[in-house]
Amino acid sequence: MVPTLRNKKSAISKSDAVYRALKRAILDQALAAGAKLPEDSIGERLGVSRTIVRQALARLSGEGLIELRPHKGACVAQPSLEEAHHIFAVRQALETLVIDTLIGKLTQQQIRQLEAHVEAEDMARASNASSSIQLAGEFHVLLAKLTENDVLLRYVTELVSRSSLILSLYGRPHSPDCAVSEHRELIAALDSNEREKACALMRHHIDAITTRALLKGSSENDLPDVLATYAREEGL
Amino acid sequence: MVPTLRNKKSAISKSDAVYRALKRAILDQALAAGAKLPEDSIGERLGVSRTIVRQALARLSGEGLIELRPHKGACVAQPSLEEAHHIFAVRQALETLVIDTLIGKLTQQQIRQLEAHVEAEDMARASNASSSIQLAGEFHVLLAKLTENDVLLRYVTELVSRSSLILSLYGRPHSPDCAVSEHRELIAALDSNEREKACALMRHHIDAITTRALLKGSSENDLPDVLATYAREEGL
DNA sequence: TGGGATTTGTTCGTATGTATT
DNA sequence: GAATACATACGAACAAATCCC
Repeated sequence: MVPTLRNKKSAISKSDAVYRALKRAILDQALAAGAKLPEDSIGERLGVSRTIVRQALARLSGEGLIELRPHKGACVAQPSLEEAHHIFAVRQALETLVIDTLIGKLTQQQIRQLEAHVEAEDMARASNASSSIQLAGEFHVLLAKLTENDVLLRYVTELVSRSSLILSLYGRPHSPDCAVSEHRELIAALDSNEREKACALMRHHIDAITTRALLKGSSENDLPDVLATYAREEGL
Repeated sequence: MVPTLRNKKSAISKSDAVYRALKRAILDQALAAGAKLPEDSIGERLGVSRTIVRQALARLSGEGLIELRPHKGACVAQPSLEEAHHIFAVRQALETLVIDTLIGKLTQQQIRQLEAHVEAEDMARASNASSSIQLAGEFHVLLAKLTENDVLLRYVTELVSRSSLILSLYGRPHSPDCAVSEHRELIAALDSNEREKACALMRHHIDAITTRALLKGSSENDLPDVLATYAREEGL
Protein backbone atom coordinates (compact mmCIF):
# COMPACT_ATOMS: atom_id res chain seq x y z
CA MET A 1 0.00 0.00 0.00
CA VAL A 2 1.20 3.45 -0.88
CA PRO A 3 -0.66 5.97 1.24
CA THR A 4 0.86 8.96 -0.52
CA LEU A 5 -0.67 7.84 -3.76
CA ARG A 6 -4.24 9.01 -4.10
CA ASN A 7 -5.90 6.25 -6.05
CA LYS A 8 -9.27 7.50 -4.97
CA LYS A 9 -10.56 11.00 -5.52
CA SER A 10 -11.95 10.88 -2.01
CA ALA A 11 -8.45 11.60 -0.78
CA ILE A 12 -9.61 15.20 -0.81
CA SER A 13 -12.50 15.83 1.53
CA LYS A 14 -16.04 15.78 0.27
CA SER A 15 -16.89 19.19 1.61
CA ASP A 16 -14.01 20.55 -0.44
CA ALA A 17 -15.50 19.01 -3.56
CA VAL A 18 -18.93 20.42 -2.78
CA TYR A 19 -17.39 23.79 -2.05
CA ARG A 20 -15.64 23.83 -5.40
CA ALA A 21 -18.66 22.56 -7.29
CA LEU A 22 -20.86 25.29 -5.84
CA LYS A 23 -18.23 27.94 -6.33
CA ARG A 24 -17.76 27.07 -9.97
CA ALA A 25 -21.49 26.89 -10.49
CA ILE A 26 -21.83 30.39 -9.08
CA LEU A 27 -18.90 31.85 -11.00
CA ASP A 28 -20.10 30.25 -14.23
CA GLN A 29 -23.42 31.92 -13.56
CA ALA A 30 -25.10 28.55 -13.66
CA LEU A 31 -26.51 29.58 -10.31
CA ALA A 32 -27.84 33.08 -10.76
CA ALA A 33 -27.28 35.78 -8.16
CA GLY A 34 -29.95 35.66 -5.51
CA ALA A 35 -30.79 32.01 -6.17
CA LYS A 36 -31.85 30.06 -3.10
CA LEU A 37 -29.55 27.28 -1.94
CA PRO A 38 -31.48 24.81 0.24
CA GLU A 39 -29.18 22.42 2.05
CA ASP A 40 -31.41 19.44 1.43
CA SER A 41 -31.79 19.69 -2.32
CA ILE A 42 -28.11 20.44 -2.87
CA GLY A 43 -27.08 17.51 -0.74
CA GLU A 44 -29.51 15.24 -2.51
CA ARG A 45 -28.42 16.42 -5.93
CA LEU A 46 -24.74 16.00 -5.09
CA GLY A 47 -25.13 12.78 -3.16
CA VAL A 48 -23.78 14.02 0.16
CA SER A 49 -25.27 14.69 3.54
CA ARG A 50 -26.40 18.07 4.74
CA THR A 51 -23.44 18.34 7.07
CA ILE A 52 -21.10 18.47 4.09
CA VAL A 53 -23.23 21.02 2.29
CA ARG A 54 -23.38 23.11 5.44
CA GLN A 55 -19.60 23.24 5.67
CA ALA A 56 -19.29 24.27 2.06
CA LEU A 57 -21.93 26.95 2.46
CA ALA A 58 -20.26 28.33 5.55
CA ARG A 59 -17.01 28.62 3.67
CA LEU A 60 -18.62 30.30 0.69
CA SER A 61 -20.33 32.70 3.03
CA GLY A 62 -17.00 33.61 4.54
CA GLU A 63 -15.78 34.50 1.07
CA GLY A 64 -18.78 36.63 0.34
CA LEU A 65 -20.07 34.51 -2.51
CA ILE A 66 -23.26 33.55 -0.76
CA GLU A 67 -25.39 35.10 1.92
CA LEU A 68 -26.24 33.05 5.00
CA ARG A 69 -29.24 34.37 6.89
CA PRO A 70 -29.92 32.60 10.20
CA HIS A 71 -32.87 30.24 10.07
CA LYS A 72 -33.66 31.50 6.60
CA GLY A 73 -31.21 29.60 4.47
CA ALA A 74 -28.52 30.50 2.01
CA CYS A 75 -28.68 32.19 -1.35
CA VAL A 76 -26.17 33.38 -3.92
CA ALA A 77 -24.96 36.83 -2.94
CA GLN A 78 -26.34 39.89 -4.69
CA PRO A 79 -23.69 42.52 -4.09
CA SER A 80 -25.06 46.04 -4.09
CA LEU A 81 -23.44 48.72 -6.22
CA GLU A 82 -21.95 50.15 -3.05
CA GLU A 83 -20.44 46.79 -2.17
CA ALA A 84 -19.11 46.54 -5.70
CA HIS A 85 -17.29 49.84 -5.32
CA HIS A 86 -15.84 48.68 -2.02
CA ILE A 87 -14.57 45.49 -3.59
CA PHE A 88 -12.93 47.26 -6.51
CA ALA A 89 -11.36 49.83 -4.20
CA VAL A 90 -9.69 47.07 -2.21
CA ARG A 91 -8.67 45.28 -5.40
CA GLN A 92 -7.05 48.50 -6.53
CA ALA A 93 -4.92 48.63 -3.41
CA LEU A 94 -4.04 44.94 -3.32
CA GLU A 95 -3.25 44.49 -6.99
CA THR A 96 -1.03 47.55 -6.93
CA LEU A 97 0.84 45.77 -4.17
CA VAL A 98 1.04 42.70 -6.39
CA ILE A 99 2.73 44.71 -9.14
CA ASP A 100 4.96 46.45 -6.64
CA THR A 101 6.06 43.09 -5.26
CA LEU A 102 6.60 41.53 -8.65
CA ILE A 103 8.50 44.31 -10.36
CA GLY A 104 12.07 43.36 -11.11
CA LYS A 105 11.67 39.85 -9.77
CA LEU A 106 10.02 37.97 -12.61
CA THR A 107 12.00 35.38 -14.51
CA GLN A 108 11.66 35.09 -18.27
CA GLN A 109 9.90 31.80 -17.73
CA GLN A 110 7.29 33.48 -15.57
CA ILE A 111 6.84 36.21 -18.17
CA ARG A 112 6.25 33.51 -20.75
CA GLN A 113 3.74 31.87 -18.42
CA LEU A 114 1.82 35.12 -18.20
CA GLU A 115 1.95 35.58 -21.97
CA ALA A 116 0.67 32.05 -22.49
CA HIS A 117 -2.25 32.78 -20.24
CA VAL A 118 -3.17 35.94 -22.11
CA GLU A 119 -2.91 33.93 -25.30
CA ALA A 120 -5.51 31.55 -23.91
CA GLU A 121 -7.69 34.52 -22.99
CA ASP A 122 -7.46 35.74 -26.53
CA MET A 123 -8.45 32.36 -27.89
CA ALA A 124 -11.47 32.07 -25.60
CA ARG A 125 -12.59 35.62 -26.29
CA ALA A 126 -14.58 34.80 -29.39
CA SER A 127 -15.79 31.33 -28.52
CA ASN A 128 -16.93 31.12 -24.93
CA ALA A 129 -18.10 34.23 -23.08
CA SER A 130 -18.31 32.57 -19.68
CA SER A 131 -14.87 31.00 -19.78
CA SER A 132 -13.55 34.27 -21.14
CA ILE A 133 -14.62 36.12 -18.00
CA GLN A 134 -13.18 33.27 -15.99
CA LEU A 135 -9.80 33.44 -17.68
CA ALA A 136 -9.61 37.20 -17.37
CA GLY A 137 -10.05 36.81 -13.64
CA GLU A 138 -7.51 34.02 -13.44
CA PHE A 139 -4.88 36.29 -14.95
CA HIS A 140 -5.08 38.45 -11.85
CA VAL A 141 -4.96 35.38 -9.63
CA LEU A 142 -1.91 34.14 -11.51
CA LEU A 143 -0.13 37.45 -10.93
CA ALA A 144 -0.96 37.25 -7.22
CA LYS A 145 0.33 33.67 -7.11
CA LEU A 146 3.68 34.75 -8.51
CA THR A 147 4.23 37.04 -5.51
CA GLU A 148 4.36 33.92 -3.30
CA ASN A 149 2.53 35.94 -0.67
CA ASP A 150 -0.22 33.59 0.50
CA VAL A 151 -2.24 36.25 2.27
CA LEU A 152 -2.22 38.46 -0.78
CA LEU A 153 -3.12 35.52 -2.97
CA ARG A 154 -6.07 34.57 -0.83
CA TYR A 155 -7.54 38.05 -0.77
CA VAL A 156 -7.04 38.66 -4.47
CA THR A 157 -8.59 35.30 -5.30
CA GLU A 158 -11.58 36.11 -3.15
CA LEU A 159 -12.05 39.55 -4.63
CA VAL A 160 -11.69 38.31 -8.19
CA SER A 161 -14.42 35.75 -7.52
CA ARG A 162 -16.71 38.39 -6.14
CA SER A 163 -15.90 40.62 -9.09
CA SER A 164 -17.10 37.90 -11.43
CA LEU A 165 -20.37 37.86 -9.55
CA ILE A 166 -20.62 41.62 -9.85
CA LEU A 167 -19.93 41.52 -13.57
CA SER A 168 -22.70 38.98 -14.01
CA LEU A 169 -25.07 41.30 -12.16
CA TYR A 170 -24.18 44.69 -13.50
CA GLY A 171 -21.69 44.17 -16.29
CA ARG A 172 -22.20 44.54 -20.00
CA PRO A 173 -22.75 41.35 -21.98
CA HIS A 174 -19.40 41.53 -23.82
CA SER A 175 -17.29 43.17 -21.21
CA PRO A 176 -13.94 41.35 -21.19
CA ASP A 177 -13.15 42.38 -24.76
CA CYS A 178 -10.53 44.98 -24.13
CA ALA A 179 -9.07 43.28 -21.05
CA VAL A 180 -6.67 41.25 -23.16
CA SER A 181 -4.75 44.21 -24.54
CA GLU A 182 -4.57 45.76 -21.09
CA HIS A 183 -3.14 42.53 -19.75
CA ARG A 184 -0.52 42.53 -22.51
CA GLU A 185 0.58 46.09 -21.74
CA LEU A 186 0.89 45.14 -18.09
CA ILE A 187 3.14 42.20 -18.89
CA ALA A 188 5.29 44.39 -21.10
CA ALA A 189 5.75 46.93 -18.32
CA LEU A 190 6.61 44.15 -15.88
CA ASP A 191 9.10 42.69 -18.31
CA SER A 192 10.92 46.00 -18.74
CA ASN A 193 10.92 46.75 -15.01
CA GLU A 194 8.95 49.98 -15.30
CA ARG A 195 7.54 50.16 -11.80
CA GLU A 196 5.56 53.39 -12.05
CA LYS A 197 4.18 52.53 -15.44
CA ALA A 198 3.14 49.04 -14.35
CA CYS A 199 1.41 50.34 -11.24
CA ALA A 200 -0.35 53.02 -13.25
CA LEU A 201 -1.44 50.45 -15.79
CA MET A 202 -2.87 48.24 -13.09
CA ARG A 203 -4.69 51.18 -11.55
CA HIS A 204 -6.21 52.11 -14.90
CA HIS A 205 -7.03 48.50 -15.61
CA ILE A 206 -8.99 48.11 -12.39
CA ASP A 207 -10.62 51.46 -13.06
CA ALA A 208 -11.64 50.17 -16.47
CA ILE A 209 -13.07 46.98 -14.99
CA THR A 210 -14.96 49.03 -12.44
CA THR A 211 -16.39 51.24 -15.15
CA ARG A 212 -17.45 48.23 -17.18
CA ALA A 213 -19.51 47.14 -14.20
CA LEU A 214 -22.33 49.41 -15.26
CA LEU A 215 -24.96 48.14 -17.64
CA LYS A 216 -27.10 45.21 -16.73
CA GLY A 217 -27.56 41.95 -18.59
CA SER A 218 -29.19 39.16 -16.63
CA SER A 219 -30.10 35.59 -17.43
CA GLU A 220 -32.14 32.98 -15.61
CA ASN A 221 -31.64 29.25 -15.26
CA ASP A 222 -33.26 26.57 -13.20
CA LEU A 223 -31.09 25.73 -10.26
CA PRO A 224 -30.84 22.07 -9.46
CA ASP A 225 -30.28 20.53 -12.88
CA VAL A 226 -27.19 22.52 -13.69
CA LEU A 227 -25.42 21.14 -10.63
CA ALA A 228 -25.10 17.73 -12.23
CA THR A 229 -22.26 18.91 -14.47
CA TYR A 230 -20.20 20.30 -11.62
CA ALA A 231 -20.88 17.30 -9.44
CA ARG A 232 -19.44 14.96 -12.02
CA GLU A 233 -16.29 17.00 -12.51
CA GLU A 234 -15.60 17.18 -8.79
CA GLY A 235 -16.03 13.45 -8.42
CA LEU A 236 -19.37 13.46 -6.62
CA MET B 1 -44.06 39.53 22.26
CA VAL B 2 -41.38 41.65 20.78
CA PRO B 3 -39.26 39.44 18.52
CA THR B 4 -36.80 42.20 17.68
CA LEU B 5 -35.79 42.41 21.31
CA ARG B 6 -33.11 39.91 22.21
CA ASN B 7 -33.77 39.10 25.84
CA LYS B 8 -31.63 36.01 25.67
CA LYS B 9 -28.01 35.85 24.61
CA SER B 10 -28.80 32.66 22.76
CA ALA B 11 -30.34 34.84 20.08
CA ILE B 12 -26.90 34.61 18.53
CA SER B 13 -25.90 31.14 17.47
CA LYS B 14 -23.80 28.90 19.62
CA SER B 15 -21.04 28.42 17.10
CA ASP B 16 -20.70 32.19 16.96
CA ALA B 17 -20.21 32.26 20.70
CA VAL B 18 -17.62 29.48 20.59
CA TYR B 19 -15.87 31.22 17.72
CA ARG B 20 -15.62 34.44 19.67
CA ALA B 21 -14.56 32.72 22.87
CA LEU B 22 -11.74 30.89 21.10
CA LYS B 23 -10.70 33.98 19.16
CA ARG B 24 -10.46 36.09 22.29
CA ALA B 25 -8.63 33.34 24.11
CA ILE B 26 -6.07 33.22 21.31
CA LEU B 27 -5.68 36.98 20.99
CA ASP B 28 -5.34 37.37 24.75
CA GLN B 29 -2.60 34.78 24.53
CA ALA B 30 -4.47 32.62 26.96
CA LEU B 31 -4.07 29.94 24.33
CA ALA B 32 -0.43 30.04 23.31
CA ALA B 33 0.64 29.80 19.70
CA GLY B 34 0.97 26.17 18.67
CA ALA B 35 -1.37 24.92 21.39
CA LYS B 36 -3.41 21.89 20.39
CA LEU B 37 -7.16 22.36 20.10
CA PRO B 38 -8.94 19.00 20.33
CA GLU B 39 -12.60 19.24 19.41
CA ASP B 40 -13.66 16.98 22.24
CA SER B 41 -12.06 18.76 25.15
CA ILE B 42 -13.06 22.20 23.91
CA GLY B 43 -16.64 21.09 23.40
CA GLU B 44 -16.74 19.49 26.80
CA ARG B 45 -15.19 22.51 28.48
CA LEU B 46 -17.61 24.89 26.78
CA GLY B 47 -20.66 22.68 27.06
CA VAL B 48 -21.33 22.28 23.36
CA SER B 49 -21.06 19.40 20.94
CA ARG B 50 -18.13 18.74 18.64
CA THR B 51 -20.09 19.95 15.63
CA ILE B 52 -20.28 23.46 17.03
CA VAL B 53 -16.61 23.46 17.85
CA ARG B 54 -15.88 22.18 14.35
CA GLN B 55 -17.70 25.10 12.78
CA ALA B 56 -15.87 27.58 14.95
CA LEU B 57 -12.52 25.97 14.18
CA ALA B 58 -13.23 26.01 10.46
CA ARG B 59 -13.98 29.71 10.62
CA LEU B 60 -10.87 30.47 12.63
CA SER B 61 -8.85 28.45 10.17
CA GLY B 62 -10.22 30.54 7.33
CA GLU B 63 -9.00 33.64 9.14
CA GLY B 64 -5.56 32.19 9.66
CA LEU B 65 -5.72 32.16 13.43
CA ILE B 66 -5.50 28.40 13.70
CA GLU B 67 -4.07 25.67 11.57
CA LEU B 68 -6.33 22.82 10.55
CA ARG B 69 -4.40 19.80 9.38
CA PRO B 70 -6.61 17.03 8.02
CA HIS B 71 -6.84 14.06 10.36
CA LYS B 72 -4.26 15.64 12.61
CA GLY B 73 -6.29 18.13 14.54
CA ALA B 74 -6.27 21.86 15.03
CA CYS B 75 -3.78 24.05 16.80
CA VAL B 76 -3.22 27.74 17.28
CA ALA B 77 -1.34 29.07 14.27
CA GLN B 78 2.38 29.69 14.48
CA PRO B 79 3.01 32.16 11.68
CA SER B 80 6.52 31.95 10.26
CA LEU B 81 8.61 35.06 9.89
CA GLU B 82 7.94 34.93 6.18
CA GLU B 83 4.20 34.80 6.78
CA ALA B 84 4.58 37.69 9.17
CA HIS B 85 6.22 39.79 6.49
CA HIS B 86 3.45 38.90 4.06
CA ILE B 87 0.80 39.94 6.55
CA PHE B 88 2.44 43.27 7.27
CA ALA B 89 2.95 43.95 3.58
CA VAL B 90 -0.76 43.54 2.95
CA ARG B 91 -1.60 45.60 6.02
CA GLN B 92 0.61 48.32 4.61
CA ALA B 93 -1.39 48.41 1.39
CA LEU B 94 -4.82 48.14 2.99
CA GLU B 95 -4.29 50.61 5.79
CA THR B 96 -2.93 53.13 3.35
CA LEU B 97 -6.21 52.73 1.53
CA VAL B 98 -8.02 53.29 4.82
CA ILE B 99 -6.27 56.62 5.29
CA ASP B 100 -6.80 57.54 1.66
CA THR B 101 -10.52 56.84 2.02
CA LEU B 102 -10.87 58.68 5.28
CA ILE B 103 -8.94 61.85 4.45
CA GLY B 104 -11.18 64.88 4.31
CA LYS B 105 -14.28 62.94 5.32
CA LEU B 106 -14.02 62.65 9.07
CA THR B 107 -16.39 64.63 11.24
CA GLN B 108 -15.18 66.29 14.40
CA GLN B 109 -17.18 63.75 16.35
CA GLN B 110 -15.30 60.92 14.69
CA ILE B 111 -12.00 62.62 15.39
CA ARG B 112 -13.00 62.85 19.03
CA GLN B 113 -13.92 59.17 18.96
CA LEU B 114 -10.44 58.33 17.74
CA GLU B 115 -8.85 60.56 20.33
CA ALA B 116 -10.90 58.92 23.07
CA HIS B 117 -9.67 55.54 21.94
CA VAL B 118 -6.03 56.61 22.03
CA GLU B 119 -6.69 58.02 25.47
CA ALA B 120 -7.83 54.57 26.55
CA GLU B 121 -4.71 53.08 25.01
CA ASP B 122 -2.60 55.49 27.01
CA MET B 123 -4.39 54.56 30.21
CA ALA B 124 -3.94 50.83 29.63
CA ARG B 125 -0.30 51.19 28.66
CA ALA B 126 1.07 51.06 32.17
CA SER B 127 -1.44 48.74 33.77
CA ASN B 128 -2.29 45.85 31.50
CA ALA B 129 0.10 44.67 28.81
CA SER B 130 -2.31 42.26 27.15
CA SER B 131 -5.19 44.71 26.89
CA SER B 132 -2.72 47.31 25.73
CA ILE B 133 -1.81 45.23 22.68
CA GLN B 134 -5.49 44.58 22.16
CA LEU B 135 -6.39 48.27 22.22
CA ALA B 136 -3.56 49.21 19.89
CA GLY B 137 -4.95 46.75 17.37
CA GLU B 138 -8.49 47.99 17.84
CA PHE B 139 -7.39 51.48 16.88
CA HIS B 140 -6.62 50.21 13.40
CA VAL B 141 -9.91 48.34 13.28
CA LEU B 142 -11.73 51.49 14.35
CA LEU B 143 -10.13 53.44 11.52
CA ALA B 144 -11.17 50.75 9.05
CA LYS B 145 -14.70 50.82 10.45
CA LEU B 146 -14.98 54.54 9.80
CA THR B 147 -14.42 53.96 6.08
CA GLU B 148 -17.77 52.10 5.99
CA ASN B 149 -16.14 49.71 3.51
CA ASP B 150 -17.11 46.28 4.83
CA VAL B 151 -14.61 44.38 2.72
CA LEU B 152 -11.79 46.59 3.87
CA LEU B 153 -12.97 46.30 7.45
CA ARG B 154 -13.04 42.53 7.31
CA TYR B 155 -9.54 42.19 5.92
CA VAL B 156 -8.03 44.74 8.28
CA THR B 157 -9.72 43.09 11.24
CA GLU B 158 -8.36 39.73 10.18
CA LEU B 159 -4.85 41.01 9.65
CA VAL B 160 -4.80 42.90 12.92
CA SER B 161 -5.79 39.71 14.70
CA ARG B 162 -3.01 37.78 13.04
CA SER B 163 -0.60 40.58 13.84
CA SER B 164 -1.43 40.20 17.52
CA LEU B 165 -0.52 36.55 17.22
CA ILE B 166 2.75 37.46 15.55
CA LEU B 167 3.60 40.00 18.23
CA SER B 168 3.02 37.37 20.89
CA LEU B 169 5.40 35.05 19.07
CA TYR B 170 8.19 37.34 17.98
CA GLY B 171 7.52 40.72 19.51
CA ARG B 172 9.31 42.38 22.34
CA PRO B 173 7.74 42.22 25.79
CA HIS B 174 6.89 45.93 25.94
CA SER B 175 6.30 46.65 22.32
CA PRO B 176 3.23 48.88 22.16
CA ASP B 177 4.92 51.67 24.10
CA CYS B 178 5.51 54.09 21.31
CA ALA B 179 2.40 53.19 19.33
CA VAL B 180 0.30 55.71 21.22
CA SER B 181 2.22 58.75 20.03
CA GLU B 182 2.20 57.43 16.48
CA HIS B 183 -1.56 57.06 16.66
CA ARG B 184 -1.87 60.63 17.90
CA GLU B 185 0.20 61.98 15.03
CA LEU B 186 -1.96 60.07 12.61
CA ILE B 187 -5.14 61.55 14.03
CA ALA B 188 -3.64 65.02 13.81
CA ALA B 189 -2.79 64.55 10.15
CA LEU B 190 -6.27 63.22 9.45
CA ASP B 191 -7.80 66.16 11.27
CA SER B 192 -5.86 68.69 9.21
CA ASN B 193 -6.55 66.90 5.92
CA GLU B 194 -2.90 66.30 5.10
CA ARG B 195 -3.28 63.33 2.78
CA GLU B 196 0.36 62.69 1.93
CA LYS B 197 1.50 63.17 5.49
CA ALA B 198 -1.18 60.87 6.85
CA CYS B 199 -0.36 58.15 4.35
CA ALA B 200 3.34 58.47 5.09
CA LEU B 201 2.65 58.30 8.80
CA MET B 202 0.64 55.14 8.38
CA ARG B 203 3.37 53.62 6.26
CA HIS B 204 5.98 54.41 8.86
CA HIS B 205 3.71 53.22 11.61
CA ILE B 206 3.24 49.81 10.01
CA ASP B 207 6.96 49.71 9.31
CA ALA B 208 7.56 50.38 12.98
CA ILE B 209 5.18 47.65 14.02
CA THR B 210 6.87 45.27 11.62
CA THR B 211 10.26 46.15 13.03
CA ARG B 212 9.05 45.64 16.57
CA ALA B 213 8.17 42.09 15.60
CA LEU B 214 11.72 40.98 16.20
CA LEU B 215 12.76 39.86 19.63
CA LYS B 216 11.10 36.95 21.27
CA GLY B 217 9.26 36.84 24.56
CA SER B 218 7.14 33.76 25.12
CA SER B 219 4.91 32.58 27.92
CA GLU B 220 3.19 29.30 28.62
CA ASN B 221 -0.21 28.54 30.07
CA ASP B 222 -2.25 25.41 30.47
CA LEU B 223 -4.97 25.31 27.88
CA PRO B 224 -8.30 24.08 29.10
CA ASP B 225 -8.71 25.99 32.36
CA VAL B 226 -8.36 29.42 30.85
CA LEU B 227 -11.32 28.79 28.57
CA ALA B 228 -13.72 29.05 31.48
CA THR B 229 -13.42 32.83 31.59
CA TYR B 230 -14.22 33.28 27.93
CA ALA B 231 -17.02 30.76 28.04
CA ARG B 232 -18.78 32.71 30.76
CA GLU B 233 -18.54 36.03 28.93
CA GLU B 234 -19.92 34.58 25.72
CA GLY B 235 -22.86 33.03 27.53
CA LEU B 236 -21.80 29.41 27.36
C1' DT C 1 -54.70 34.48 13.22
C1' DG C 2 -53.30 29.70 13.48
C1' DG C 3 -51.65 25.28 12.13
C1' DG C 4 -49.06 22.37 9.21
C1' DA C 5 -45.20 21.68 6.20
C1' DT C 6 -40.61 22.80 5.27
C1' DT C 7 -36.02 24.14 6.45
C1' DT C 8 -32.45 25.03 9.47
C1' DG C 9 -29.71 24.22 13.97
C1' DT C 10 -27.91 20.77 16.88
C1' DT C 11 -26.78 16.34 18.88
C1' DC C 12 -25.00 11.82 18.92
C1' DG C 13 -23.45 7.41 16.99
C1' DT C 14 -20.60 5.01 13.61
C1' DA C 15 -16.70 4.70 10.45
C1' DT C 16 -12.22 5.91 8.97
C1' DG C 17 -7.84 7.46 9.23
C1' DT C 18 -3.45 8.67 11.79
C1' DA C 19 0.04 8.33 15.42
C1' DT C 20 2.18 5.48 19.03
C1' DT C 21 3.91 1.60 21.58
C1' DG D 1 5.98 -4.03 11.68
C1' DA D 2 1.39 -4.79 13.69
C1' DA D 3 -2.06 -3.71 16.88
C1' DT D 4 -4.04 -0.50 19.84
C1' DA D 5 -5.69 4.04 21.10
C1' DC D 6 -7.16 8.33 19.85
C1' DA D 7 -9.14 12.04 17.10
C1' DT D 8 -11.46 13.44 13.13
C1' DA D 9 -15.00 12.72 9.12
C1' DC D 10 -19.35 11.71 8.06
C1' DG D 11 -24.23 10.66 8.34
C1' DA D 12 -28.97 10.00 10.33
C1' DA D 13 -32.26 11.51 13.67
C1' DC D 14 -34.09 15.01 16.85
C1' DA D 15 -35.49 19.79 18.05
C1' DA D 16 -36.51 24.51 16.99
C1' DA D 17 -37.64 28.16 14.07
C1' DT D 18 -39.75 30.06 9.87
C1' DC D 19 -42.89 30.35 6.07
C1' DC D 20 -47.12 29.56 3.69
C1' DC D 21 -51.79 28.52 3.27
